[in-house]
Amino acid sequence: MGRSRTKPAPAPPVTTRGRRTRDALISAGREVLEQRGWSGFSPETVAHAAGVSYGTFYTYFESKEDLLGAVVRTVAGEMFAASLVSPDTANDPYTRIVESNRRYLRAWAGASKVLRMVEQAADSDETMLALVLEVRELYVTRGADGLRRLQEAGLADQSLDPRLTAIALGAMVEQVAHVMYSLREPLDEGAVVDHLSRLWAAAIGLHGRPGGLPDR
Amino acid sequence: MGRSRTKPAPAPPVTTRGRRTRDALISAGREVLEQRGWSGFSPETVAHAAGVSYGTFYTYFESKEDLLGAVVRTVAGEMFAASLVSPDTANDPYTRIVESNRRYLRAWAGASKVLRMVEQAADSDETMLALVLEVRELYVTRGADGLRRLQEAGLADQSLDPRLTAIALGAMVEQVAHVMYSLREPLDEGAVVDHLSRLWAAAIGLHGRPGGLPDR
Amino acid sequence: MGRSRTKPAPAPPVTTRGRRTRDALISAGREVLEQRGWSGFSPETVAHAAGVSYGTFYTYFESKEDLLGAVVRTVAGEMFAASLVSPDTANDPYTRIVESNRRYLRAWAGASKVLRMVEQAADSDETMLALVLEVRELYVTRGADGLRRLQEAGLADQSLDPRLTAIALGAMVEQVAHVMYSLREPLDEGAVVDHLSRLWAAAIGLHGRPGGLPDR
Amino acid sequence: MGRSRTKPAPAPPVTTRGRRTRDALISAGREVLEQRGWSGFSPETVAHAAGVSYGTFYTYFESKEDLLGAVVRTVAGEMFAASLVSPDTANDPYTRIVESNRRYLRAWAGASKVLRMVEQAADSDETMLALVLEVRELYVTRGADGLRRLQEAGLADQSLDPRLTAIALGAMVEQVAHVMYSLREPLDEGAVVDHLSRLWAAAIGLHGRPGGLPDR
DNA sequence: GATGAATGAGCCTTCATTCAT
DNA sequence: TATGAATGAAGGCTCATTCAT
Repeated sequence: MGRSRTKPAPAPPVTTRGRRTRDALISAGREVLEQRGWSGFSPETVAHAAGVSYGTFYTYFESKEDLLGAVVRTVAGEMFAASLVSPDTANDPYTRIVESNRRYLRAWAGASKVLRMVEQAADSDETMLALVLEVRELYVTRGADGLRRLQEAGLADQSLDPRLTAIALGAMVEQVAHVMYSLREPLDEGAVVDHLSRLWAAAIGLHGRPGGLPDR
Repeated sequence: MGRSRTKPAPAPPVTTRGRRTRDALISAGREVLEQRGWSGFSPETVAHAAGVSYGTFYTYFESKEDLLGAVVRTVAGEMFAASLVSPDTANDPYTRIVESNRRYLRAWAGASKVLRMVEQAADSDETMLALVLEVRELYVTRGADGLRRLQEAGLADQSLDPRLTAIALGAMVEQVAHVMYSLREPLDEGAVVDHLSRLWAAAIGLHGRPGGLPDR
Repeated sequence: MGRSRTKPAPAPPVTTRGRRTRDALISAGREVLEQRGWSGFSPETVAHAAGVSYGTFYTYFESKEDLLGAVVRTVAGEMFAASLVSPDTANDPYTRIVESNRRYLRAWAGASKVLRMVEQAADSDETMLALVLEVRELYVTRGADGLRRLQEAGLADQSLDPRLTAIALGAMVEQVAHVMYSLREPLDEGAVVDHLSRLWAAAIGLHGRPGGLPDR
Repeated sequence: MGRSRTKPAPAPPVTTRGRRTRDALISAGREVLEQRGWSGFSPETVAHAAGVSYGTFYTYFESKEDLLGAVVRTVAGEMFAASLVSPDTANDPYTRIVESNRRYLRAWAGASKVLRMVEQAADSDETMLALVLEVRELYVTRGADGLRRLQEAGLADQSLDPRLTAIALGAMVEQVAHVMYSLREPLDEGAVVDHLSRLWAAAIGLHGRPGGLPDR
């Protein structure tokens, strides 16, 4: 008769033991990814690093891409949470931008390797591309929403397209983080946060109070 | 990491025909890299695209990394050359920014794909990484110089560090190009150039004429 | 960018050496199939039996199924040729039936194992099923044509559907061959040919001359 | 070949619940075998189809071959039973042939799939093969006996060897069933039964009443 | 120099079976 | 007994590189 069903995606673990093993694989996957890169990221390596046997990998993941997806979602979740400026930080928009950039940069330091891996995997796998875009969209949307609120409050240049602007300024921060942490351009973190924030604020025409940007 | 095994490195071609074949391979390699990504970049594919037979590849290149090096060097050379084109396009700073961003975006579209590959190459060869950084440095320096001139002319925010600012704004354009061309975020090129330019100008506090930025 | 083309089917060999290797693989494949069955039929085994290295297999065949296809076509071709009763054998229809059955049975002795393998492979691969049907169709068509000619000459029962009849009587011979040669039911080949032929002739109501079937 | 390793063969279940589970596995195994073929016949699939958990399989069966054996024995048992049904349907020989072929075809449709699997089982267990041959023998004997009676009654060609003829005509029906149900040659069941019966009757020279075969 | 066949380590994945709970 | 996680040998296939012609 001919096989035609698609391979059943591994069911989520039911027992505690199972959940623990799955978590161990995800976290081992992340470590392997950060330490050996995408080319060293094999089911075998990851299973070994997680202290389980070879085939156990496939008890929980359909393929190495599947695990990558899980790792990315974890990392992205952490990063998104970490970079979220808690609402009560300050009411001052500029301070919020500074805080946001500082956190983003820090979060990136941990996550950048993983996220760039996905882009590498993306060139041979449309699913990965979707994953990259999905994570990015999170940030873009948040950035665009923030800008829109400022515009509505009359605090930012209203002629800017929120989405496009969020993409561009987000790109700036992301790529600076990459240059600094992955390509190891020796930059002072404080100075970078300061500049990114001022450029960002000026770019959107932020004028939080009479007199505009903070004095230098 | 770098190469260290002893293997007769292919001698540079002596005959015209040889040089032509080698060039064909490089240019085919670049096309393949841009169109199919690193994962589609195999000696076979490249040889086929260059219209030569399978084994000929190794007459000219030691390995696929070797060819990548040659491609990167070519692309870098082109970008160096392009950057020398004195664009006496206009005296108006804003127009120059627009023009510069437009060119940069275009140039980067093709080059960024290739340059990003370097980071993927199995054992990222330090030499090639250095080459990439060198290309980046070129643009950073140019950007920093431009900003410095504007500052000296009193046309831009003098409290900004030229280099840091150039890095950040360059990163913005580079990453937007990547997002648009490699990750295929569907953006209108005209709108992108417009926004990048306005953000850039506002970020550095450009006020070229009485009244500042162009009216919208 | 994403891989989307289908794997290029291996090109047919250009050199003599290539053709020889390919033939060696096909013939080794056949031997392996006959001696170790479908479960022992692995690229590795076949390559080894052909005296070539592991990867060479994939220079000529896309997959093990691909080789199976080639083997089957070879075997089927041989068998079809072998079982073809040359036109000048006899003019007498009954003699032709006897001759045809004798040849079919003999040919089957060599080919049956291979052909049953395909049916085994067919249960997990639609392509194989098509192959089985393709080979079978050859025989069915030939049988049906033969019967139709007899009917038109008024020598056979005209109320029989040629195709259905050919399927049924072909099935009889094929399965008897299988029972005899593969399940090793101890039967006398001469007696079998004799009976198959008489049953066949009587079944279609053959009356070649006044008096009908040969006297016993 | 047969089993020879030492492993605690699962003891037959003692409790009612155990027996029920075992039966469920056998019947699920048969379904899976018929619907998905030998390649779809895995302990996991069968356990799932039986509604029990994964590992329970090995509580009752030593291996998948072990289950196959149980299934074959069940099917064989059914066929034995079916063959005992004295079909005093009609006294007319031709009608009996028709009826017999109809039943045979139906019975074989389900059974042949299972019985053919035996030939595929990794190391075709001699025991099971014997079982298959035994089932076949049953039908051959019955067919031969029937023919002998007709011959003695002067209703069939007396020069035919009963056993050989039964083998050949049984092979015809069996193989047609296989072609139709497993290889899915699209044939009309009614037409098939009709043709098989007429061919069978004509083959043995059946002349049940003055005038011979039924008019068409 | 050019050609295309040959090589084989390495990788991903499957699945029958065992084991701890 | 039942469960579902764990195991790891085995197998198919890829692809960068080498080699004979």
